[in-house]
Amino acid sequence: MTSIPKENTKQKLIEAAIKVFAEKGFRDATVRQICKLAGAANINAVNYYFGSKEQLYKQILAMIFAKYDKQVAKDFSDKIPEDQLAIYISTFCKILYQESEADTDTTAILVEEFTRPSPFLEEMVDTFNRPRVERLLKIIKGLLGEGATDDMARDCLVSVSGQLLYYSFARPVFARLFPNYFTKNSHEQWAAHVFKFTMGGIAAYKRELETKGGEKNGS
Amino acid sequence: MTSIPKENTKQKLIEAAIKVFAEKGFRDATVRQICKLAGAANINAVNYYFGSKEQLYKQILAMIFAKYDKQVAKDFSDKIPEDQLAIYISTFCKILYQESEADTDTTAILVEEFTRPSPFLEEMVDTFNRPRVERLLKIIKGLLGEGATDDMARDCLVSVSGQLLYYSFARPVFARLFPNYFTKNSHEQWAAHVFKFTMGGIAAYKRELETKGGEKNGS
DNA sequence: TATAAATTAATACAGTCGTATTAATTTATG
DNA sequence: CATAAATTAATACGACTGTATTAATTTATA
Repeated sequence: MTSIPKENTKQKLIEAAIKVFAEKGFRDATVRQICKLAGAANINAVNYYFGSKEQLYKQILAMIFAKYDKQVAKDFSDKIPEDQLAIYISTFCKILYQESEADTDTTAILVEEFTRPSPFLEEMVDTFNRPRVERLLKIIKGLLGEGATDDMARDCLVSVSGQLLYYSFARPVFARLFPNYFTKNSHEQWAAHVFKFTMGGIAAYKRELETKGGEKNGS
Repeated sequence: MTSIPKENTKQKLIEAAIKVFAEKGFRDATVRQICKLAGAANINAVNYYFGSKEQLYKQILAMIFAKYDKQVAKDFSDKIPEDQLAIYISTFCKILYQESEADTDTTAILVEEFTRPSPFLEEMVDTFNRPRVERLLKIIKGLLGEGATDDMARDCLVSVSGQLLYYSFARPVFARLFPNYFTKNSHEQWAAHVFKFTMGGIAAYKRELETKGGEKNGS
């Protein structure tokens, strides 16, 4: 009847592989599972279209990075630091927790890479994490104001990242502890909390810096 | 010469298994690796002493839970909430980040369970995580004071847990982003930061509660 | 010391894995 | 339509897995 798009099975294989890799991890995912989930495709399909299981995985990783980069690429350096932080957090939460199935799967793949990295970790960190970290670091330094040390800013950065990523990492535990935590769109609520909590944490440092500055003058 | 302790090989097998499970995860760890690392033990050693690879893993999980429970069992309900939080955080950081090799390995095994759980997850959460969560929740409620909602306390709890566990989860990424972050004993420094940051976050909520309360009276 | 039990060793087995190979079939192209 | 290319299908292969089996050896016990 209607002519099926040319790269149909290849696309189906990618989609199936994302699901299987997300559920089982790279090592436990089998090409047989992937091919089966992709439809009528044969066992040989992965090797035919991608050369090997590993090359398929690499390609998917690259796709995920590209997708995330695109979503976080927006420039907002004209805003004041406080707004920059709010945007950073809400964007991150939206990506991680808007609970579309595709996003959940790709996040799971990233989490797998974070906790039990493949040989691509170094490249991934340098091209994917580090730019984001540098940007967030700059924002936090701006919020801390004068007198803030690098260690201080880095500690606060870890606090922010930890809050943002915790649910992604501990999803199974979390799901049992707090069922239905993330219903639809409540990622905005979570982003609001992280922002408020973080601003409070940074404020604690600012208060300390001001006190210390006063003490230094006074003594 | 000297008689070797009776359960020597069994103990060696457990120690080796912890290392291998920590490095590879349950599924990718092989009994051959474990036996080899344990010394002269034969391939059959795991099945001889533990029945199966899975039973060995279960036994190790139980050991880890027992160890952690023992370390966090101290009662401090007589202290004021602020001190309780400080103790909770510092104890947790000490366990997770004092960087003894044994602790690093057992933590890695727990992280594996958190992110890609085995069938023991439910039991693990109920006996291991939930009591701790309940305790921390009570502390946070005490700190938030009157007017605090359950959602509020739960959000703050997630912020605390996220900060505490982030490094454990993303250790490989972290290690590349910030090499030598945790040198010896600096877990105390990290605990101090988490405490300060968290108190700041909670203070932000308290300020809001007070404002809201005022508004309510004023309107 | 003689005998039984515990442990270690060596090997085998069925299952699954990623991948390669070859043939059948569909699709594109002149 | 005829021919070439692309794709799908079916099967095979070597490597690795957890586990079982059987024999050799050490240790404990009477």
